[in-house]
Amino acid sequence: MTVRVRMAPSPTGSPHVGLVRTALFNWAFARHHGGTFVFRIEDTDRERSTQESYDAIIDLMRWLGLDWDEGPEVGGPHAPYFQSERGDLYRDALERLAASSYTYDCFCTNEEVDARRKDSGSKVMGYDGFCRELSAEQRAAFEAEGRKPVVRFRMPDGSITWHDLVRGEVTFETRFVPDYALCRANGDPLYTLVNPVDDAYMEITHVLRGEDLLSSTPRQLALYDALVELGIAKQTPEFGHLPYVMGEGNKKLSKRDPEAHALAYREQGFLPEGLLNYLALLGWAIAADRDVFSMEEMVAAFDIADVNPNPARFDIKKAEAINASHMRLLSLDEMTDRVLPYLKSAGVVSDPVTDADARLLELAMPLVAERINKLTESVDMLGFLFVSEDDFVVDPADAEKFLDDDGRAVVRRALERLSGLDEWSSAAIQEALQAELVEAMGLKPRNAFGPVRVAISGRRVSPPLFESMELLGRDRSLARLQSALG
RNA sequence: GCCCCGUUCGUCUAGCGGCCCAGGACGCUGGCCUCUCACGCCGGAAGCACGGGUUCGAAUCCCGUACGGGGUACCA
Repeated sequence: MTVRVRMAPSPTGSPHVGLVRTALFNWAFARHHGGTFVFRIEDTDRERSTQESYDAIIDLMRWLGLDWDEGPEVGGPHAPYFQSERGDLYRDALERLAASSYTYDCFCTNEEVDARRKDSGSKVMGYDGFCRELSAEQRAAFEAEGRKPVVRFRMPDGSITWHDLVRGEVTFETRFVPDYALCRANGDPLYTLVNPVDDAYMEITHVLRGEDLLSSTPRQLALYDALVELGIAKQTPEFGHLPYVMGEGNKKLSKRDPEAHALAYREQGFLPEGLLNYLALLGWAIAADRDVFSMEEMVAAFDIADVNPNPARFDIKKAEAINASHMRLLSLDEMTDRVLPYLKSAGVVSDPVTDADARLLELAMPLVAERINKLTESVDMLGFLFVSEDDFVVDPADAEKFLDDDGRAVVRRALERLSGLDEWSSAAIQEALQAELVEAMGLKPRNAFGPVRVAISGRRVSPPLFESMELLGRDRSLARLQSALG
């Protein structure tokens, strides 16, 4: 059997990291088994679905490199992949279900159902099956009142058990699973119908989804039996329910939480492989003693049975640390390529980048590669090398601390000594400053080089000072020392 | 209320009856390296929710309890 899995987001709002984790596990599962990863858009809710959200999801998936075999923009044998374009399929399924009495029309109002539950003292919420066996007269009476029915699925008696791919055996007694609506009174099909019908037509073999759908699985299993019977589904898929991604305080990471927005991680300078690696760790481990790995390694090792069923708290610190590990894995050329878009959008270099800036960047990259943990950190780290002397500014707080009277005295001595330097190389600069400031003035290294660093880079934190000065060049370095003096 | 799922260091996890007086990672912390910041390296504190079983032996299996989460719609 060929594995076919899918992810089916609703294009509402900004895509959530939980969506990414679900997509990742589905994708890894498909790739591991040499199967097919289907991407479908559940845009049945026309009110809430937006083009912006759809665009963001596509953009996100592309950035992450989670490629799909069938779906929007790539097509496939089960097109269309937008639920809004599949209405005929749902209407047809509804008719066939009704014709075989798998469903019935229900005319009850919520108030009537609640009132009956109160009278009976039942502890089970939801629908009580009142309209299951309506006589022709009763039906006619409801219609005469102008009532329009919803379509309900007739749950079978007994219990429903399945082997959950993540949790093992799960059983529900159907007396706790009321007959449920497949279609609104106005004729709009509901998620309860549309999702299984699409999975059936798309021949989905494994459904890996969030834990929140666990309790709707018995309903889907019962529906699937009917769909198989009617020849709409070839077989019932297997189900696996993935644990939640939680936010602060044991709550499901909500859309309101800034940490929930997947694309924000790109803006923050995360590597896609770093984010993905971290998200994979939420519920899965590649080995007992390792947690940094590539997606290729994940695909090779991924087994849905190994997924941990308990919810995981999203920890931004660890996400950053995992990302940092991936940063270290990049070659200098790769890191330069990755960093460039961030430098451009911050205005550090022009777009397109000039040859001179490209050369400077190539020389500067080795100085910062080991000391940035996110791509955006390159902006603060490298800015001083690229900025014109007119636009160069010293951080006010750092200036106050390092360029006081004592600091300026240090800078003055450095300037005097360096002005007479024959060879402008990091080694020569270091030798000169060491002799002048540390040995002659008797300063501790940090007190000696701190003021010079702030004068040169504008910040207390910078790439290595002497190399930086070499790259900046003699004229600009001396000019910055001069301007620091007042 | 009822149904379902879950419970190993602060956090993410390894563990699927003896290899565990529980291993790794992040974070925290002591130190080394050092021109700042990082990186890197060495060390430390920190956990099997509780109670009963089963077994020669339980973090691992079973049953309760507690706690957390989800569901209970003409939402998805």
